[in-house]
Amino acid sequence: MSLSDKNILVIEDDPGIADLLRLHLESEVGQLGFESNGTDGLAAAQTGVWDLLLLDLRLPGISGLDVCRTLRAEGHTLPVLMMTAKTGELDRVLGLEIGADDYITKPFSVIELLARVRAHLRRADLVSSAAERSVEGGPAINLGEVEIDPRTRVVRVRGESVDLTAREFDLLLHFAAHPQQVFRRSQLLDDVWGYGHEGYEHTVNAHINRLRAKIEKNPRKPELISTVWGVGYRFTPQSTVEVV
Amino acid sequence: MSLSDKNILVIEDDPGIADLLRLHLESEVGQLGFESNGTDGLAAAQTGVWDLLLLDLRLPGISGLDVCRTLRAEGHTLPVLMMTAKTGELDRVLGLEIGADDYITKPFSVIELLARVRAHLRRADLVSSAAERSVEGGPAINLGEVEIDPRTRVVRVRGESVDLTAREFDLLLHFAAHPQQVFRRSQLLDDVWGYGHEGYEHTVNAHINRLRAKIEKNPRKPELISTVWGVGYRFTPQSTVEVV
DNA sequence: TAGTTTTGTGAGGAATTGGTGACACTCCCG
DNA sequence: CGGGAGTGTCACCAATTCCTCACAAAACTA
Repeated sequence: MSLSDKNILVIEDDPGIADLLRLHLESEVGQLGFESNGTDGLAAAQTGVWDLLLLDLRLPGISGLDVCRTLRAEGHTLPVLMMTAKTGELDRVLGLEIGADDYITKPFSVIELLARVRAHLRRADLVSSAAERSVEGGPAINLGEVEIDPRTRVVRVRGESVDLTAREFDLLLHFAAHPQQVFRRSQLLDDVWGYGHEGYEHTVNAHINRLRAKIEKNPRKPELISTVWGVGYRFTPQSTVEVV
Repeated sequence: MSLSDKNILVIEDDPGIADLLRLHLESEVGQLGFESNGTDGLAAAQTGVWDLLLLDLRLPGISGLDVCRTLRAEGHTLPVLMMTAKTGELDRVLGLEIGADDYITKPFSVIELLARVRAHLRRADLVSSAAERSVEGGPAINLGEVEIDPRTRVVRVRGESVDLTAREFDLLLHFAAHPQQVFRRSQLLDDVWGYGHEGYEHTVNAHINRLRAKIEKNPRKPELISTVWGVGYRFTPQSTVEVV
């Protein structure tokens, strides 16, 4: 697994440790965010799209525990790795009970921290790719006008069955598995074409174009797969209700 | 969360530790399986339906590392918690790199072990329940009148969804991430347009203007994004309370 | 292996965006 | 209350981004 496209947020008030983490993570990771207090940290966690949160327990403003608790209460599922100077067993347990996924005490070994970070990111990938695979073998997906049967790889749009090529099908299935979500071209290259696939983002355009030609009512005015200018594409299932 | 319907497999050759685990887990957990060597343990892990694996590193027969490696190679995604008497950092790192999700060294605190077990099971639940409701989109940031979903890039103001361009969205998101904070125009150019972006500060004005036109109730009297004279702009989330 | 389908790449044209300038307006301060 | 700096508004046009189509490369099939 590569960390190069992973976004990690660090909430830590000790500049020394923050620098240490920056030093070791910066080169390996995609985006690396730093916040030094609980209030800004929570906001950053809520607004950004992060793959992992490294969270100090002792923080000015909101405490690490509360940051974690709040995120979980709001339904965020991102992995949280707590760091703390406290060594008491009770603190460790409390952190885990509150919704953190892991706990490491300062002074920690950077190598071990990195290993744990990788372990969590790996698990997230494992789970999401397993979920994708379960969709592949699962029952038919019915999204308004579009009906997809992953087993037979048959797609029907507004009752008509359409022939899709392998790539087109994978692309559509990926969109259908994450409706409304906006994907950047680079993300689609990773998710549909596979990791580290060398190729132009423009390739995605071409396939979107072909897919639209096959499933859109009017390919000039796409409704199912819409363009998000400056970002990427989004799949919006259309209700099958007739507008007469 | 309750552990009562969770199945845990323990692969451990030391009868003392096995008993200790049995003592503490038996009453809390649904099914509890024990194996005392790597070969049988691997077979049990492959055939049974387990929610978590507690795995000793040193085992007769196949080693814990190999058990874990094999399971991962076969596509199993169940969480693996490694236990070992070794204290060397290298062993811990190796265990994690091989595909384990966590690592705890003997002698361990039973309370902490239980907390970590619960943390892993909780995460599994979190992920699966999040997958179910993923159709509605992920967690949105809710700031009074304004609601922002970074994953779908959908913004709703007072219930109405508004179309924002990429820049407008990024600008709003940045404000939402730091409510009440005053930003100078130069800072916004750095943060939203990207560091080292060449351009006039006046550009920020124009965008604020466009953003206001879309999200303010009365763009002539901005309430969400207010001007701080001589300095810059500030975002103030409004309570959604109706003033009738 | 030859033919056929699928996939990737390239170039030109179309569309949207958003930076910029001009000017009106507002706010602060003397 | 008047001057000036700072800010709001608007429209234009260039730059960016995207679409379309055609062709080449690759993969599959018979």
